[in-house]
Amino acid sequence: MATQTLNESAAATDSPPEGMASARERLLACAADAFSQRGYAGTSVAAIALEAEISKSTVFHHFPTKRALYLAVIETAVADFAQTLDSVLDESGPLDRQLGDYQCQHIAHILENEQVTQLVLRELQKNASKDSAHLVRDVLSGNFQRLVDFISQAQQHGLIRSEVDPSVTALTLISANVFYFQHRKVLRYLPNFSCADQPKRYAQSVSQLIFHGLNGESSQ
Amino acid sequence: MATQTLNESAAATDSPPEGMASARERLLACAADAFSQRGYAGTSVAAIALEAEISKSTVFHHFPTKRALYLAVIETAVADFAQTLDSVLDESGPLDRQLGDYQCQHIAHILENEQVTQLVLRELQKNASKDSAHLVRDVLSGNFQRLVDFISQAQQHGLIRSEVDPSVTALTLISANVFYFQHRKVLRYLPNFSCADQPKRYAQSVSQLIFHGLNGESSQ
DNA sequence: CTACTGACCGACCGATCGGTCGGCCTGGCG
DNA sequence: CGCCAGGCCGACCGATCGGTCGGTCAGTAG
Repeated sequence: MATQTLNESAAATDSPPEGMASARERLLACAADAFSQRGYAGTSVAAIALEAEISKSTVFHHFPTKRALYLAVIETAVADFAQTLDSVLDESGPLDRQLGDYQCQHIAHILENEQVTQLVLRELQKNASKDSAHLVRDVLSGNFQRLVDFISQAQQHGLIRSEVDPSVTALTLISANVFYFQHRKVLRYLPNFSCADQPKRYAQSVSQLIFHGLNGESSQ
Repeated sequence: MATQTLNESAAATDSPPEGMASARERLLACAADAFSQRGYAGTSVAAIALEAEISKSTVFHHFPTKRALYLAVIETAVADFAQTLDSVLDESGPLDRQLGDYQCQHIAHILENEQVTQLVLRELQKNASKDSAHLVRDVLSGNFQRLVDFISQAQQHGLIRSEVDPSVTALTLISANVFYFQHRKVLRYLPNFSCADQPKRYAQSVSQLIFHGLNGESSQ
């Protein structure tokens, strides 16, 4: 019988039953939660340990430093991030429909993985160290390139004006979703903004705006 | 003669000559710099005092707590922010030209006041407290509303398709610039993105994209 | 001169930080 | 059984945190 708060009631089963993952897994999950909410400097190892229901020492048993724990969290997060968001651009259909679907899937994915997204964005905003350079070059640029390629091909097929820059278009689409994610909690304070709590409607509006433009001559 | 590092060489002039503002002004400036670069939790009062060339005690002579200093910095920053960025939408001219000018001015203003911008964005991203609600409602919503009104009027004059949502359009424009600002240091790592170091060219591209859209039927 | 004010300072405080250390406990292996 | 490896722990460390305290000093009014 340990003298700790741990393993009291529902023990005696196998190591990771459910609801009670291994200490390391709980540690990583709680660290992701804490770092994404309060940032690196604003999160203490003791607080993470408390939330994960392990001792602070156990944290340093699994990871040599706080920084290493943070990097492990980032790595896990990014790995999850890279897996998803595929196969949307593969389906066929009208171009505007495809763009709208992509934008909706993107915002949905971001909102469903808000911890991960918050973490990645936070890391990207810091003075670009080797870590964030690696993050962009090796992970995010892949997703970005897929979108750019999709737009470029549509352009080569004559479906899109030749003047538009595919990379600018891709970045504008992504920007809209990221901005929405980052400020969704204060967007409702903006007057005359109707999509504050309707991400998919917002994503649809943005994609239609970018597809058709403001100019009234074409599809009007 | 004090025993400190202060007032050594170029003293004996009037209180705030130049290059050597009052202690309070230096404090606010250095705090803005530190907070914007390393965040609230990542910045110590001692570090700010060191940079401002005053003692840590003097910081608490001017402000009761670290939090009060932070809020004072935010307030100053926001006051500066609210003053600028006017008069761009007042000039007449072709609509696309006006939008392009606005977008260029906006990104230029953001980049010229990067400390302020960083601080405001950081404050907005935190769990919306009363402070950020006030920030949005009383300050930022004004600038936002001006842009929305401008687009709405152009729409009523038939210059813009009736389907587009002015608030979504405004937000998309702003998103693009904010995203560019936030990630400008890692944008160069994206393949095939040519505007990484050319903010005005990026702003022009975005405004043209949003004005003309992707659809090739109109101005092609 | 004295008396007072306010900007400013060094020294110090308790709390908390990231990290270390030595030991407890359990399961597997001989 | 004895033994050991390793997950896990409480106690502790020096450093640093935000903040306090008593005091120095220049300026100024009387």
